[in-house]
Order: sequence, then C-alpha cells, then structure tokens
Amino acid sequence: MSSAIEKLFSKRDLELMQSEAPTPLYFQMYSLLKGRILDGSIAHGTQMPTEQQLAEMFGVSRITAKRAMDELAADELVERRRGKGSHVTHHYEPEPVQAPLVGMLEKLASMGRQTRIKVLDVEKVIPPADIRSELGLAKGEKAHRVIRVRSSEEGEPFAYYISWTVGIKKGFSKRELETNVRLDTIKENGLILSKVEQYLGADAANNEVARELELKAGAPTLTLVRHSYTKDGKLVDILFCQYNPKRFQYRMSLSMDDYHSE
Amino acid sequence: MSSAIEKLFSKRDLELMQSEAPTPLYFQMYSLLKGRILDGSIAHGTQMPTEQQLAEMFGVSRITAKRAMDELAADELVERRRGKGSHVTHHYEPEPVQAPLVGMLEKLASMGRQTRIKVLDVEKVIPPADIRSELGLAKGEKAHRVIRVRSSEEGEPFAYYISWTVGIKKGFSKRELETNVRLDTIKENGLILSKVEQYLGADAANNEVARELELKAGAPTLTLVRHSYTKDGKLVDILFCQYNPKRFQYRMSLSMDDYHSE
DNA sequence: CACTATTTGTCCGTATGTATG
DNA sequence: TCATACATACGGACAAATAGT
Repeated sequence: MSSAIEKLFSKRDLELMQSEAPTPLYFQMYSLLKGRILDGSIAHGTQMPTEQQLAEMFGVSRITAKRAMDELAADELVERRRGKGSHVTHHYEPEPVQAPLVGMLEKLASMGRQTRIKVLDVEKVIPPADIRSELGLAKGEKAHRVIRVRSSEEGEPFAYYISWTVGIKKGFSKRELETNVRLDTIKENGLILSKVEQYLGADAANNEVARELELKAGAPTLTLVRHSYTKDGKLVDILFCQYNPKRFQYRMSLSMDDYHSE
Repeated sequence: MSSAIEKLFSKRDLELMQSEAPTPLYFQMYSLLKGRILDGSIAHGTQMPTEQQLAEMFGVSRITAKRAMDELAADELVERRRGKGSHVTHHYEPEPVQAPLVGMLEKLASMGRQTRIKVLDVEKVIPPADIRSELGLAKGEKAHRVIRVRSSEEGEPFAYYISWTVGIKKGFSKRELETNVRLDTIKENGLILSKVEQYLGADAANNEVARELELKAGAPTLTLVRHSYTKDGKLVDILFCQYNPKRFQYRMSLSMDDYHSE
C-alpha cells in the first residue's frame, strides 16, 4: 500500500534495461528514476517504492536497488529515512517557454551580430565514406572539418554545425571562425561559389549534439544539409546543421500559388 | 609507417570518452572505433593502429586497447593477425537511399496527381484552447477539423495533416478532400486568402502519427505549421503537418547573399 | 509501555568484471 | 600471461529508526 506508483514503469522500460552497452545496472536504474523525477512523472513529496519493491520490479538484488536510490539521494532528488522510506524532494517546475521562440525568429534577419559562435573543433581529418565520395576524395585523403555551436545573445545554444570543406589552401583558424562567416573565408581562398542547395529535414540528436543544444539524447532536431558548389559544378563544402526546435524554426512566406507545399 | 590513420581521432573524441556514465573504457573505445568503421571513415583493408598506439592515443593501458580491438574482431569488423596487425574486414556500403528521397522531391511540383490522400476524419469540433484563441473563437464554438495522410504512388505514407478552418459555410466533404486541394475548397467558399506564413520545425511523433507514417513513437518528424490569412488579416486556417524525414525533405535553392542562413 | 511490521543502514562472504603495470 | 586492485552484483543476516496496534 505504501507507494502510489505501481504503474509507473512499462514493460518497455524494463526491457530497455538489458541494453547492449555494459552500463552498470544500478546506473541504468538511477538514470531511469532520475528522468521520471526531473520530468515531473513522479511529483514532489511522492513516496518512492521501497528497495525491496524496486528490486522485484527490476529483477535485481536489493543492494543494486539501494545503490540506485543512494545516487538519487546524493543528487538531492530524494530524501531517505529509516523506517519511513524515500520521498521525492525535487520540485518540478514546468518551463514557461514558447515566448522566447518567437523572439528568436524575429532576430534571424540580422543573425550575424546577434548571436555568438563557439568553435568546438577545427581540424583536418579523414571524413566518413559518404562525405568522402560526395567530395570526390581519394581513400586516405583528409578534409577540413569544423564543428561549431551557435547561441543566442542570452547564451542559449540553438544550432550545432559540422562542415566539411575541400580545395582550400589556407585552412580555417579558430579566431577567424568565431568572428567571420565561414563561406567568406572560403571565398578568400579563391573559390567562387555559385550554386547552393539546402535540404531541411529532421533527425534525432545524438549524445554530443544533445549536450551542446541542451536537449535530451534522441530528441527531435530540425536539420539542414547544405551543398555548396563552385561555378564548374564541383562540390566543395558540405554543411550539416542541427537546430533545437524549441529555440529555432524556419519561417517562410509563400505566394498563393505555392500551396502545393502541403 | 604502419597505419595511415593518425589523424582519425581529434582531441575532442578523446575528451568525450570520460563521459558522465560509468561505461567501461574498453566499451567506449570499441563504440568509437566501431562507428568509424561502420560509417566508412576507416575503409576496408586499412590497418588499424597497434594496441600500443591506441593505448597511447586514448591514454589507457594496452590491455584495455586490446579488449576494444578484440570486441571489434568478435563483430568480424576487423581481422587480427600476430605480427601483421589488425585490418578492417568490414565492407562499407553506402545505403541506397537518398535516391527515393530526391525522387520524392522532384514530384513535389505536381504533387496533386502523383500522391494519394487518405482522409482519416472530417468533423466540426471544439478546438483545443490554443487553437481556439488563435482563431478568435468563443468558448464553445466549433471549427472544421480535417485529419489526412498523404502517401506516395508506391503507397508509402509520408505526411500527416491536421487542419483547423473557420469562416466557411459549406464545410468539407470526404470525397472532395480526397481529390481536390483543400485551399481550393476554401476559396470556393468565398474566402480570399492573401498572406500565408509557414514555420518549419521538428517534433517527435506521437503514437497516432507514428502509426500513420510508419515510424516509431517518439521518432523525429519534420513539422510544418501554416497560418493562412484573408485580405483583412483574419486568420482563417491553421495547418499542422508532420513528415516522415526519410521520405520527405524540403529542398531550397538560395542565392549567394543569403548565407546568413547558417 | 511493549510488541510488531516496515524500511533503511550496515556488514559479511563470494563471484565476476574492469583496469593497471 | 600473471598478480593486483577496485567496482559491480548477488544473497543473506542483523541493527536501527519509524509508525501503528
């Protein structure tokens, strides 16, 4: 009768625990419970299942269940008391969002000045095979890879970029990339870009992207892939963007004959 | 020297290894290497770094590096030979996608004929509070809601639509919606649309959408929200679209002055 | 005031996995 | 390959705090 959260974990949750990665059981349990507390599924003040119950639910020993709970207590998400049980101390507050989103959209017109670029990595490395073949590189050949994150004035990151460039001599410098537009640097290398094609889609954020964009791993992101060609039709630059859709959306105004876009 | 992949791992990769989760080092190494082999960064036949080199690169013991390589060998991604070193046996094959994707894009111009619409629901119902306030409706007032799915000629569903419409007298009929463009029907009701605004973003598929678009629940979808206004600035139609990003993407061609779009 | 059931805290021994030199 | 150290996970046993009868 103790805790009111018998139906909190689906079979899926439990199945997901025996994952392919050899992550410790206690940590998987801890992560699952932590997520439920942080997203408000288990409200403040709620009594958690006992160690015994958790052990049975997850099919582990009490020691393991206890370890998971101890980690939660160390995070100050729950409070544990002998004879009383463990209770959620964390206060869930729904985010009062949606407003900053429109604000972001309006800033887009003059993006350059009103956002900040953080350069995570600038290196010449061997690209994945699909990139390599698109750029027409030989097997061991390297390309300039730049990884960046763009944030709003308020310091909220909303875009994650990976670009691959070939055919430039000078290469990029970190300082340059932080202040200038990357395609300008390409032009200064003597490349004249003519055609640009962009594809908008959606993809899940991997761990790296999720961390940089303040999302959960696997969260939907708006994606943009841009191919830049020189006059003679040679592809010299590929840009992959992933956007936090809470903070950035594309706005388009269409003429009335274009409504086949549905 | 031995292996031609000195520049395969950036400092960033190595820093990312000490992640927050207590995942074993050998497994993090194994995952990283596996990813590079599967995405073709390390091509078939390439010699991998020696255990000693890997150990130094990643700052771990040789045993740990060996364990990572052994896991790769167990997956039959590399072959290990005493005195020869480890060589990649996996053949990278680029997925034969992208073709149907571009094919889909080309069909867009004359979408009406080359795709099929399934009408799931046509009803006049009370809208959710946010929709209601956007459309300027009183509390109990209803709006025309239409739910549809669009599929390719081959029967692959790629778009899920929910639309809310006010100010029309005739209403929609199922047969009409299956053959005609919805906005045409609105026009026949005497409404003259002038301004249209669209927002592209990303969102997770709920159960309903996932089922219709043949995705898993929670999978990323490309989303489009369209607001249609009459000449006097009144919002009369809201359309929510969700697209399966494997089967549909937006293509844009930009002029070269627009590259602030990064 | 016992007496009891519940629940967490602590300790034991053992086995296995991870990581080092 | 070996010896070593530490973390993980198990089952079991008992102690200590809490709450109700």
